[in-house]
Order: sequence, then structure tokens, then C-alpha cells
Amino acid sequence: MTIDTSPAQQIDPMEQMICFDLYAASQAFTRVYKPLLAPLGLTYPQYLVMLNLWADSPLSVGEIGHRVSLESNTLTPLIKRLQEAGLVTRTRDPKDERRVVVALTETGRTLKARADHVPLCILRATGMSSDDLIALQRNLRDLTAAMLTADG
Amino acid sequence: MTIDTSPAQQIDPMEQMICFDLYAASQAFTRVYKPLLAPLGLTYPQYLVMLNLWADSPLSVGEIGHRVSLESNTLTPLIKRLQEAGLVTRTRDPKDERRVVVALTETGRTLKARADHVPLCILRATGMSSDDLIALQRNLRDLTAAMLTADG
DNA sequence: GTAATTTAAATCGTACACGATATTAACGTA
DNA sequence: TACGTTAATATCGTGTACGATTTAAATTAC
Repeated sequence: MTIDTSPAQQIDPMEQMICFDLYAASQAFTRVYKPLLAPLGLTYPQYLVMLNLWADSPLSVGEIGHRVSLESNTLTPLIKRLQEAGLVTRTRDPKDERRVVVALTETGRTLKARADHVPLCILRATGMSSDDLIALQRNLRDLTAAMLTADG
Repeated sequence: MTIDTSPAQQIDPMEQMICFDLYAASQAFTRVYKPLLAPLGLTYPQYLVMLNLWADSPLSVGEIGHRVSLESNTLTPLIKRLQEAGLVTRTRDPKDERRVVVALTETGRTLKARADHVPLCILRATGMSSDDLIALQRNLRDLTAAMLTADG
């Protein structure tokens, strides 16, 4: 293959890097979410877990992990913090003692009302139209899919 | 603008979230970078720092931080690891003893040759044309700028 | 020229991420 | 039914992120 092998470093190293822009956008979201979630006592990953439980409770650790793309090594301590905050319970599934079932407590369920305004705040913070956001979302998903199937 | 204020939880909670797609895309990049950077003994954030030093050495901790959008609380331990790996030196600036100047060692400079293929591998893994990538990059930067100026 | 302020790094504590390994339960097979 | 395998969590170690505080040097104000 013939490839442009001109040194990358002749350009501003950060200028050319799509991954850096992704990282920056991701961080920008984190910064917007933080003041919205702090009054609820949630971090952003915790909010993602609660979102899924609000939609569907109970869920096993593995089911949550599948939805938020995290594994037990990250989720177990995170969910334990939610438990310490009184938002969820963790119990072994009697049908399959390997599974840990996470369920909302009444406190956890109640918190939902206080979180309902968050998505709209985020949407407005983007300053983008729904159509543009959906287009961007599609681009990001295509990109992600391509990256994950890349043969390296 | 007219906004759909229907409760978020009636849709798949993850489906609607642009921030989740950003996060996923970012993680996908991390996964593609890891096998490329592991042979060099670098993590992705460390690679970002090295990229800047390869372009411009020496740099102060603050200058590096400005370029990679990280602060000393993250950079100091990261740079100490690069120092332990023999890639950089850390010295106080005699002109301003508050500043710590990070400079490449000969080993650090030499590593550049082994990293030169990385950007091209990444570009190919995206499966996107340069034009599409640039367009996406522009979208992401607009989005980031809007988020950071949002009045919350 | 000293005190108050600002600035640059570092330190500390909390919370992700994630590879590797361990643990325990369920399952499949002889 | 004992045994090897698979599956679901948990644990451990390393490395970011980042808010809050600390330290020390430089700058400003007076």
C-alpha cells in the first residue's frame, strides 16, 4: 500500500486527532452533567445505572453491565455505593445464586422525579437541533462500530 | 425550538443519549490504541503527552496541561511514570522555580520512530474518509464549544 | 521592602475503567 | 454422581480524572 507517511508531528499534534475531540466532547458533557447530578448525589456513571433501573427494576449486575458497557469490576463497587446511599438493594437470585439482583428502593424510585429534568437540560446545553444531534449520533455509532470491528 | 418532553424512561434509556455514544466512541478508540501503544509501554494519555513533547521539547507541566486539557493533579503522577520509564526528565525552571520543565531523554526521543505508524493505523481503523472525519471533528468541536459556554 | 495576592505544581481523597485472577454456582458429560 | 467446563460476580492492582487543599515561588500593592 502507498500511504502518506509524512510525519504527524509537523502539525499541531492535537489538531489532527479525532480521538482527542471525542475525549474533549465527552469531558464537556461530564462538566455539564456534574452540576445537574451533584444535587442528586450521583456521578454520571451512577446516573446511567439509575436510568436503567428506573426503566426496568430489578436488573442483574450483568444486565446492567450489558446496557452501560461496563463489567463487574467497575459495576460492583459502583452499585455498592448506590446501596450505601440507600438507592438500591443487592440480593442473590435464589434461582441462580451466581447472579446478583439489583433493585430500586423506595428512595431510589423517588429520586427519579428529581432527575427527570436532566435530559432536557442536556439537550439544551448542546445548542443543537434534534436532527443535528441524531445525525451526529449516527456518525458516532458508525465510527464506533467500525473501530470495534477493525482488525487492528 | 419545540422539544419532545415525553419522559425519557419510556425509551431505552441508553438509546437517546448522545453522551453515551460519545463515551462509547471514546472507549472504542481506547481499545484500538491499546494494542498499538502497549508495545511502546505507553497508555493513551501518556501517548498524548509524548506526542506534544516529540513536537516541542521541553515543555512545562502547565504547557502540557493546556495542550491535553489536563491539570497538574493528573499530569504530575503521569509524568513521573514517564520519568521512571526513562522517557523524560523533570527539572525546575531556574528562571521561575515554580515551573517544572519536562524534557525528552534520548530514549524518549528514540521512541518516536516506533510510534510513527500509530496515527495511520488509527485512521484506517475508523474506516472513514478524511473528509468525513474532518466533518465529524468539526461537529464535535462545535458541540464541545456549545457545551462549555452553556449557562447551565 | 514587606505584606497580600496570584500562580505553578504537588498532594490528597474519591470514583471510575479495565486487565488479570479468584470464587462460587450452574451445567454438561461420562 | 463425580468432574471438567462454563458463567456471574467479586477482588486486586495500575492508571487516569478531578475537586479541594497545600506549598512555595513570583508578582503586585502599598
